[in-house]
Amino acid sequence: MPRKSLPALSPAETEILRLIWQLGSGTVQQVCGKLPPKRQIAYATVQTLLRRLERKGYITHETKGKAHVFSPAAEREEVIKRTVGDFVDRLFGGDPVPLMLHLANHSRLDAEDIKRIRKLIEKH
Amino acid sequence: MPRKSLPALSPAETEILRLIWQLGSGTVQQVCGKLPPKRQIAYATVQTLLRRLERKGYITHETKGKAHVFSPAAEREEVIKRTVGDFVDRLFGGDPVPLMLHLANHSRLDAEDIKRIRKLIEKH
DNA sequence: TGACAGGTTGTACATATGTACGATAATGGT
DNA sequence: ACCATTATCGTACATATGTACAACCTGTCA
Repeated sequence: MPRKSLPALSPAETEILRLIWQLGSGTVQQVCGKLPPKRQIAYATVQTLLRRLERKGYITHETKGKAHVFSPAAEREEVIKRTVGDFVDRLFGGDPVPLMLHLANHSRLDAEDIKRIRKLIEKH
Repeated sequence: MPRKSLPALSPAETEILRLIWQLGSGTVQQVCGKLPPKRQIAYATVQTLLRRLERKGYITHETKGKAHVFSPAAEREEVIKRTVGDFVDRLFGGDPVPLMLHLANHSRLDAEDIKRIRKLIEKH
């Protein structure tokens, strides 16, 4: 059950949560392994972030051997929605269109991407 | 001249900066007036945020009468690009496509929006 | 020219955030 | 049963952030 509105995510927490989503579930080690090369932070730091994410209710863990295996505890879609919504509010006053335009304008999209986006847009 | 990479924006600062962009330039009063109804914060708080934005180099002020009039001091497009880029990195590992899809999927877009977005997409 | 309305400045302060060390505990191999 | 390996836990700590009060200026109007 995704209880109503979890505490806000900090940027660093957001990144770690993304990695957990990507892994499906994983240990501190594994999360460290997924860190972008540009962003190398200490094992202990990742651990702290995971601890905080758990306290905030975004993930849980079970003990497997001597390590903790963390996994999502909140609906990803919901979290994304809230996070993106918040971002759009702050930077664009709640209007998603400028963001769409910005992305369409600055991103390299391949044919496949364009097809999918167009499909979604057509549905409107 | 947009000097290289200004200090990161906090969420609250981002919002205030957006209002300055929107106003073109304005006093603390005017910024307060533009605050979303949902987000009423004290005059003094807005003032502090403006002060911080100025120290960080995002805005400047000139004195007009007894009040300060703040205006942008950094290229908006640049700031947006960096901010969005950062956000996409954190939440989507740098891939803008999922964000596009999310937006296309969850936003109410009118015919005009769709036309513009499609146009930009076609250019790819 | 003096008081008032409205500004700015200095300062404060609780909490969040980013980052990580050191101590301690559990596992698995020998 | 012991030890090396590898985790976790407790804790720390500088800085950022969100929020705002109180004191002090400054045009302006009577």
